[in-house]
Amino acid sequence: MSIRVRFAPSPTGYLHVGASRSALYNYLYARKVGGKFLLRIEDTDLARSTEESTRSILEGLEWLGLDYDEEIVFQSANAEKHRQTAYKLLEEGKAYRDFTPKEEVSDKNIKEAIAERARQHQGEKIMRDNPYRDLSREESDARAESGEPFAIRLKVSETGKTNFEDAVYGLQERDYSEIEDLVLLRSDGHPLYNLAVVCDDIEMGITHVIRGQDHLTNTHKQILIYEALGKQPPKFAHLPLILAPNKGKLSKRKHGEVVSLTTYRDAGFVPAAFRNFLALLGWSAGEEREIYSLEELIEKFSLEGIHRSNAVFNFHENDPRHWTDDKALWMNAEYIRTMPLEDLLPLVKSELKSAKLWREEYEDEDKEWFEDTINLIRQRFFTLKDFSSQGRAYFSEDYDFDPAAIDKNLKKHPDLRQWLSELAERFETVEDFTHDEIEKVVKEFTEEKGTKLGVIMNGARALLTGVAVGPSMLAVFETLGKERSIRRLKSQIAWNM
RNA sequence: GGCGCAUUCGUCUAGUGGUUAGGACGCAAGGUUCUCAACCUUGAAACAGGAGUUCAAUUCUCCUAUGCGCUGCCA
Repeated sequence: MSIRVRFAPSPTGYLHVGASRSALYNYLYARKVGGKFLLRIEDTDLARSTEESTRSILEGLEWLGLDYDEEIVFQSANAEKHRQTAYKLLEEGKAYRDFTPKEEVSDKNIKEAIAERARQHQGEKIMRDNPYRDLSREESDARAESGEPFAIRLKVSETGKTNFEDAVYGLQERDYSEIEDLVLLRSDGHPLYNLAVVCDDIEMGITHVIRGQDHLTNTHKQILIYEALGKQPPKFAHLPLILAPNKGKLSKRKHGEVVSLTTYRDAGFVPAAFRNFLALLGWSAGEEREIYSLEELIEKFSLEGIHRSNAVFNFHENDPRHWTDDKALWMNAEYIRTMPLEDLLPLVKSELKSAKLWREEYEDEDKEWFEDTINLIRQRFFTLKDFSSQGRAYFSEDYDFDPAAIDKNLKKHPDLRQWLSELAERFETVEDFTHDEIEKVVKEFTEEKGTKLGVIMNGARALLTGVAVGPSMLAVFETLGKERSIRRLKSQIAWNM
């Protein structure tokens, strides 16, 4: 039997990092075992589901490179089947109509209300005391026919227990007395989550359910539904949660953009880097290594390597330099400076394009220059954004000067105003404007002026690139070229700031 | 409240009945006679607590604590 797994997000917001990781693990598992990775959008909660959210999920998956097999399944399209299934269970006496009027509880206070209700019933097991549970068939039918609204609940046995072997958490058992008669169909005819999931997973032929640990206890309910339907439940593997730095739940509302996948795309992350980071948040191959290509992740991935304890996504609010997890930031930099240049180039191209710095010549007559330059400056960049911000001076004459760099490296040495302009003239005479030749000229010039090389170099760096950090100045001169180097050395713009 | 799950450096993690408890990020110090958030070297930094089993426990068992999850006509 071929293995089929699915990623089943509900489109009630953008794709967040926790869900992204679930998708990734499903994908890796499917590719590892040669199975299928399917996508199902769980949009049964019409009130909260949005098309925009669905789009964001699709974009996110595409960005991470998680291509799914077969057609997307929209759960809402199967609502009729879910209803029929509920009625089938009703027919078979495995479910019953509950005529209890619906209780309106606002979404906001729901968690507290549940806890409060539970406290009031403290010490009690779930009582099978719903008056409609054992209503005669005739009376139930009659009341339904008369138009009285009802929900359909699963009739959970009085005694016994469910169990399943979770691939991550091991044997799980739950006494029936801990499981109430769950609602399958709302009184407005709307199928509920547990029913919909089970029906769709059966329909899609899902063999392994890999999902967040928040569903661990729900699984028992779902197994009850499988049993009522006479179907074999799939294998389950529950994933540890990804927590906020305070070890609380990662929430879109509370933590905002830092938990959204698209944030990372927009912040200049290399997809492979973020994917790599995500893979290691809750799973490890058991070796002392951090960098894994997608192929390696697929090869090494196993359900056994998934951890049982939750992981903290260690972002820092209000700290621009550490705005997200340091390791993610580091990994992105690592990818930028070590990934094959040919893989990086398209990413840089799209960044430069969106910053309006892209020129077609970079893929034509200036191809070699462009590639060398990217290769030079990528060494100390952290995100793709750096190519258009810190690296702007390489692609445009219109670049900003960092005031701190100007003060420290230029204005602190007033002589530089004269010197750099003189250096420009000296450059005019250099025939072969290459690293070694430039070095000769600059060294000679430095000695003549009786100053330190650093003064000249740092001053030139501030003037030519606008920033205080960057590659070796000789390489910068060379890559900017003779003409641009001279022009910028003579420029007075920075001095007049 | 009940039920469930978890607990190794600040964070991500490796690991074992006997180890100097390893790696990575971050942090600190030093180096790199042009900078640097890059690079190199070094350093500080952990087995939640208590019992028990054992010659020996971070590792096995139990208890406690803490955190998280579920407990809904949400998903």
